[in-house]
Amino acid sequence: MTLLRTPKQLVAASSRPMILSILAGGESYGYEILKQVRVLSGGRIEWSDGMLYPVLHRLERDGLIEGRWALTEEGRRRKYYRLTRKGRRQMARDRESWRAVHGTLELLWGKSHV
Amino acid sequence: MTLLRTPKQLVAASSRPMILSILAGGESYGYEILKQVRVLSGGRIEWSDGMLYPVLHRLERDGLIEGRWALTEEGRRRKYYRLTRKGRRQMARDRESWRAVHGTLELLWGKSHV
DNA sequence: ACGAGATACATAACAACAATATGTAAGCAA
DNA sequence: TTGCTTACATATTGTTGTTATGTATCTCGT
Repeated sequence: MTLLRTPKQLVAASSRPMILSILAGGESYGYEILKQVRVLSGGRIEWSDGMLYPVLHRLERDGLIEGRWALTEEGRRRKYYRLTRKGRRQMARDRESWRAVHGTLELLWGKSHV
Repeated sequence: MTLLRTPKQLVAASSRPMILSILAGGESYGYEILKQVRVLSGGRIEWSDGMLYPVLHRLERDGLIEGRWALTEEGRRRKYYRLTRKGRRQMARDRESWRAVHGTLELLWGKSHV
């Protein structure tokens, strides 16, 4: 089975709302977020780590998430992120924007395609 | 009432599927597409012309749409675009990708937000 | 006659951001 | 010791929207 490659632009548009929404469900860290996205999408979305980490840094820089370093028992370092209040507000705005666009697209698809 | 500014990335991700879907309903031209997007979105999406025209040129360059020049009775020139077969296939792929991402987001929003 | 606004298209300069490749480092199993 | 997974990081490159600017015509109000 061939994996549907999510268009680059769509990854860019959905990465922030998706990461914020995942963190709204509790703390997580980069590598785990990659796996969560894969599982939640039923394997249809496959993010690269080279894309994710810069996004996380940007979100932290902008104050939407906060990171803290931790060490696992096996000796691995992890950077756990949690959603800030500002991030929660941004998530709500992103959801509104997303739904405005989605509603418009579904309107078109319902008409032209059945 | 303040207009919700659609995030840049979301505009980038939705412009191609939205333009292709509009043209799937019949020929149109730049200026009219701008108005169609505004109306279809209930005024929530407002595209700039400086964004749209380069996108149309790109879509034509890539063979997804075809343009033809026409002159109205009032003497205005218009470039009408129509969907090509290749464009119709791309629209279907874009729809699949979009729905994969949307389904994942709604899953998250349904859980964390109610 | 004149100005404003809508119609209609185009492009240049700038900034944001993902894809790809590459690097570090540790744990674990064959 | 070879290979895979875990875990994070960044430089280079190309794509693409934003903003500003330019051209040109038509219509309406005064």
